[in-house]
Amino acid sequence: MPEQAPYNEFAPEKIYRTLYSYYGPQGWWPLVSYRKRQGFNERGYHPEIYWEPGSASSSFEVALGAVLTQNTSWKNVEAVLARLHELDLIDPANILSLQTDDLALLIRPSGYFNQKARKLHILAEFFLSKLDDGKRIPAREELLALWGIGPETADSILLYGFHVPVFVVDTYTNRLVDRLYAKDETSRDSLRYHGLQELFQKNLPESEVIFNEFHALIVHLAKDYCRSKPLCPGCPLQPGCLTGSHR
DNA sequence: TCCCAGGGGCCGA
DNA sequence: TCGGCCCATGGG
Repeated sequence: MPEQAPYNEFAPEKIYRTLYSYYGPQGWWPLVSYRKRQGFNERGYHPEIYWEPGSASSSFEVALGAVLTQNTSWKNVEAVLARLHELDLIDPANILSLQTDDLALLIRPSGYFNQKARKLHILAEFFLSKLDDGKRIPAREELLALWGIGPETADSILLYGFHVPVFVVDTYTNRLVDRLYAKDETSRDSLRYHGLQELFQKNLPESEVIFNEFHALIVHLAKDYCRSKPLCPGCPLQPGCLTGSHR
């Protein structure tokens, strides 16, 4: 693993504390915490009814959400999840009872619906046959072996669905690290998914709660400030970020 | 009209 | 290994 100079002062705990005090808890999953903050959301999605901590259906629901949100805004995914709940489809066997074309129509608002319908079928088959309907925690390699599950989706399922302390790396994590520590954004290829994941995991307490919140906080920051075109004024990571200091 | 969203698979070089 | 392309709806 390359030891790049710009990362010598990598201080994820400081970033985490700053973002947490700025935004507060994100409560992505389990959904019950989301409900406690906001109750019913505008789309009528009421997670309390469906979320039972540690239940097979909640792990499967997280997995469904993780696939549906691939390159897709969460609002679209929420609407689809609500629809699946109404039809009692947060259930591997029930998903498998549908034809791929029919499932695709149901999840259409989440985009990439043909691909995702196929992915959900593969996922449902996996939960049912290999995980004893979600009662066993999968190995990371098992998830990665499934068509449609890449590193980010696999880690999201493990962290948010099965409470395994793994740090989820995404585009925003890469962008943030680049802008905080690299001299310019052309050096971003220095670390790939696993390198960046190790970097965070080695420099943070092995805590499911921190990994859960941190990933969500980075996404929040990326929406508000650390966009592809950065909006540095007001960013909680200013001063100190290399990007804002020379713009 | 263009850009982006809580990515991943595939293929050619 | 990598870069480019494809998948596709919905909102700003």
